[in-house]
Amino acid sequence: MIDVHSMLKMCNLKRTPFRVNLLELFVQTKSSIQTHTIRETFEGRFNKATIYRAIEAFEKNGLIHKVPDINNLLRYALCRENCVNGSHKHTHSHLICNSCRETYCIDQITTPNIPSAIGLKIDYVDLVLNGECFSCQLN
Amino acid sequence: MIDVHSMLKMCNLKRTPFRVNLLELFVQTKSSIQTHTIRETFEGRFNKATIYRAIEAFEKNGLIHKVPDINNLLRYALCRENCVNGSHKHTHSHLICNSCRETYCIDQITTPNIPSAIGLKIDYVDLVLNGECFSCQLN
DNA sequence: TTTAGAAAAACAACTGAGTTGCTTTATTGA
DNA sequence: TCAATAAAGCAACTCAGTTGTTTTTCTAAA
Repeated sequence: MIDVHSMLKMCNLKRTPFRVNLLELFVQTKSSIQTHTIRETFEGRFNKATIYRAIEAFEKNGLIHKVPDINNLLRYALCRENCVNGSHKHTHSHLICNSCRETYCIDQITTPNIPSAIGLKIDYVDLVLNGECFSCQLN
Repeated sequence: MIDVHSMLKMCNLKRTPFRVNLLELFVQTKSSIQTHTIRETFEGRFNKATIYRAIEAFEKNGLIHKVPDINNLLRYALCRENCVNGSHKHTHSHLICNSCRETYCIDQITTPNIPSAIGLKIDYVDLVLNGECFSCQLN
């Protein structure tokens, strides 16, 4: 696992205490994170404009990506090995659990390729599975 | 196809001009609708609190259901024959145009089958393409 | 057809997520 | 060490969506 300092350096982002902490939070979190949670974690110590701008910078540099959220709040997850670098396309899909309302990345299911013949300019594709997560199935 | 008057009556919702129009909009729209679009259609003629409360009433009565939206805006679709308990099975995908914010059905792309081997309980699948529509590409 | 009760519409004020412009501070590479 | 610049702080703002209250409209029963 690459360390957060190298990740920031690779993106030409400065190694500030806040950005190191924020990136570590993403690395440690297996599923996705709502902006709400990020603000709970850091607000008070850091300004919300700082928080949103850091998230924006991480996304722009391909460190994290947006994840759909049924409660229409911003939600992000770390880009891991299965995120294709460069083109910043995500080939995995997301499960929204209708019990716990969490969103999980499902690596086993890849999003379909959109044939360029259709002629649409596609920025990204989301395959959203609505169902029940493993943990909630057990309860 | 059941008419909107009967649909409202079945739910014990009053047949007001606005609610008839709103439900007709959902019936006529093949894919999902952003709240933004609903407001564009009706605001000026109807108050936004009225709009949001009607949407809420429709959802509560199982006429429509929320659809995830990567742009963290509320989005709904009509519950049709293949909707079980408010869930909606899509056999086609949607394009969300990030220029004009419209949603289009893309019939050429079918949603992939989710292998049951993965062991997830999936209610329905949404394939959401985020990009630019044909019309906006020309401008 | 009339009318009372209830549902829905209108209005206004509010909440809170996210944005923006600008100034100050901290990081980094030379 | 220091200049360039990225990032943090601050404050004011936008706008989607909510809420409380009053007024209007629908409907079902007399």
